[in-house]
Amino acid sequence: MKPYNEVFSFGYKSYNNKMTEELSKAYDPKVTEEKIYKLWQESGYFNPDNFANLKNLKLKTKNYSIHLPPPNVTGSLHMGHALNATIADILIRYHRMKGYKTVWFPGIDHAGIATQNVVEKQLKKEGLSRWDLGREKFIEKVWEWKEKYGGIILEQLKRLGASCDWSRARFTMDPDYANWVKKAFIHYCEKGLIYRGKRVVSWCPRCQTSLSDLEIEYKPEKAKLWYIRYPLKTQIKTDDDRPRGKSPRSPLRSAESAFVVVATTRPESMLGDAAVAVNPKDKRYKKLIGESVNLLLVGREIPIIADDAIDMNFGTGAVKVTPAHDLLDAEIAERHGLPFYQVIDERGRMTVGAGKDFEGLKVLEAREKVVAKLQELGLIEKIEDYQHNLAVCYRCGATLEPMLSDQWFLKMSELAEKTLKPVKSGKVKIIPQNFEKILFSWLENIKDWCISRQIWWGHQIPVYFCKQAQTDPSTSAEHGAGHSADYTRTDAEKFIVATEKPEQCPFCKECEMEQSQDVLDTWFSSALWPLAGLSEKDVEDFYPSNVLITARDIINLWVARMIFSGLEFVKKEPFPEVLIHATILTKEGKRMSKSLGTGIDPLELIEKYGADATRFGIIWQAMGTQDIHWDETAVMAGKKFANKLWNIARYVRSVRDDRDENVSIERSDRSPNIEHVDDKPILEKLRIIETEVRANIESYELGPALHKIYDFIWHEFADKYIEASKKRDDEEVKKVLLALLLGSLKILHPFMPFITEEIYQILPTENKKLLMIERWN
RNA sequence: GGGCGCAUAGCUCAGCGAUUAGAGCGACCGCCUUACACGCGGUAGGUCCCAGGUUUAAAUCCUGGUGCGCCCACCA
Repeated sequence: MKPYNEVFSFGYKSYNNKMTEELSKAYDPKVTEEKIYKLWQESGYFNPDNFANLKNLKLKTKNYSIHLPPPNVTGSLHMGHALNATIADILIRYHRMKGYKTVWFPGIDHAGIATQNVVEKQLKKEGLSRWDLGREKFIEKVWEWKEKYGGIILEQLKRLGASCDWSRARFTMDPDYANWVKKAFIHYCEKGLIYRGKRVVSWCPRCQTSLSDLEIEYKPEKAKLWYIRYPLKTQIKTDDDRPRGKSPRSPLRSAESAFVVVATTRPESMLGDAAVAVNPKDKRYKKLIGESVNLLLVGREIPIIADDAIDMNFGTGAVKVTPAHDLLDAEIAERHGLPFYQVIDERGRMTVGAGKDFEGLKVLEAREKVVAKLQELGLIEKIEDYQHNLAVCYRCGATLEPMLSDQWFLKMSELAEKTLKPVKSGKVKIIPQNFEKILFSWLENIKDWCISRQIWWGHQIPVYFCKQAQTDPSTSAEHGAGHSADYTRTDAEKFIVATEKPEQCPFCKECEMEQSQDVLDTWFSSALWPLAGLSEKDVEDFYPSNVLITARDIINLWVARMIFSGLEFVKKEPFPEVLIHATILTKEGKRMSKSLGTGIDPLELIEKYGADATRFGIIWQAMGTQDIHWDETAVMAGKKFANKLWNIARYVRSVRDDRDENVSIERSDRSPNIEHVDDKPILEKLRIIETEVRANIESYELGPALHKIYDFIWHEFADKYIEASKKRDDEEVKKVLLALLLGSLKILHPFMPFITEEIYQILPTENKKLLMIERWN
């Protein structure tokens, strides 16, 4: 930290000389922005601790803080970030100017799957896979990548003018942060909320890992619905007996003629069928419940069972049950004690369990072959076109396979209730309120959270296995013939949970214990963001933060989980308010997408129009929480406005080339000894605008606030007052012009920080600091 | 199948119970007026989606309809 005088001499003296310089007619953001950001950074005032020794600047006892939603380490700035950061920066700058001890905490998320994918892609160019390198080497590579390319986005945020306290930047893989993650895991274990189990989870065959329910995306797909005949065991017909020509019209008649017909979109999965299920109320099938059908392709006999989950009105009303490869079927199987036949492996290929004919085939190849075989056997009754939603990986877009595997789960019912309570009572306010429903509907139908991932980049689960007893089962997916799913296994006797690897194995007393190969879901660590890795002092001073600003697509993924994490570990909600901002869409109302080329790059806007203009354009359009159909002309308007302000300043300076000790920004809204009829109303108007803008900012109405400031500066101050002032030649008008300009700079600064700071530095006023820390009383 | 939101000038949006419905951008006409042509002055442009209703009064509140967008859901 620099002493008071030194800091200001930097800003003041250099600009002092400028008093005599000609200012260019047009405002040029390129000359200003880099210089001003440097000025701010060198002052050290993004960090409020540097105010401590500062004369003439007392801080309020109140603190104000915001946590930047940590962008992915792989990320680069897009419009969503720009909107989020601009909103946050306005709030931060406003509160800093109000004299609060203000901190905006920045940082980056290690983004497990996303980052691993990026590095794997890079390796692939060299013809390597992560398996070629091995875990340790691969993780080294990821760190290398991180040092080289990671976190570019934070540099990009600086170009926007973000006044984050960079000295407090964190990374979710920092050692301190990692300790928090371990502590959290162990905490939940001790509370009995974490368990390991063999369950059917959504599996990405490309990323080679499990995913949680929130990491699944759905995309519409034109598919086929195959109607497949399952021959009844008791009356298997020979080829000659099978119906020809006219097919039976109704499922009932099919059944009577020795088949049960089942509709499916995934014929290949029938190799893992354990039953055919019908609704117990379905009259068509009542007689058949308890009978068996033959799975000819695998030579297995499976029962016909009754279950309420079956919709009588869909398809034929009879459903094939594939416990190991379908979430609903797994539940049915559990209820009926059916075996789980794993026929697809982690890479999306058929296992030995699928039979010799199919082993090793990719899912889609197996599908073709199964259909062909069924056709040969005359077991396909019909094929219909069918539109449905395909589950895909939210990171890589690959088709997901529900898969039976060993995973770690966090029990959610208690935590969900814990989260709901403060939101329902208003202790945590979601703004706008209707987004509460997103939270409620998820939490009220909550499932346990699968927190283990089979990738390498992330927080390795702090669990140690006895090598003698067994190897980590999570790495050895079981193939082959059916086995019962074990929903009750605890494995408590074979592993321990600990922050460090124990010296001696408590079980066999001789083996080197082995840490679990799994890592934690990235969102498990993100959930700790408002407190993990903070110093004790910062937790004391800045927890809870004042508002969380975020987009609506991570309300459940992130916000909900932060709420219960905060309650678990600090017994306090992490923030009283959650501001859900708009989503920026294309002008046509479509989602901005890099791959489709429909995205707008904020850096290009900054390059073209300047950072202030970009911020202006974004906030100008952010009138409510309504989604924004992006309109670049708003940024152009911002550029024009910056230029207008610049020229107002040039004009005022040309009138006021002297320096006046009696005019300072803190007095700009007062009007002592005003005599001229033109002066009182405009000063009064400025005061009103300031009051309104303050109210707007405090209720997050930033768009309306900016419109008001714009209107005042351009149409009241410039168009009316300055024009009228040209006819005057008294001393008062000079004072008022300067006062109006200072007042304008002050209220505009949070929105357009660069140009306002630049102008402030070249104005003839005494006792000048940085506008950034001037008081907004 | 549930839930949420939106429909106002050519475009993107304000206005959300009351004087001639506004802004930015665009269009048109005039101006290089000694701060700004990234400017100044002026003009045109609107059955405020449709149909009912409440009210002294509706773009604004209510009901229904139409059209768009988004989110959630295990219908094979």
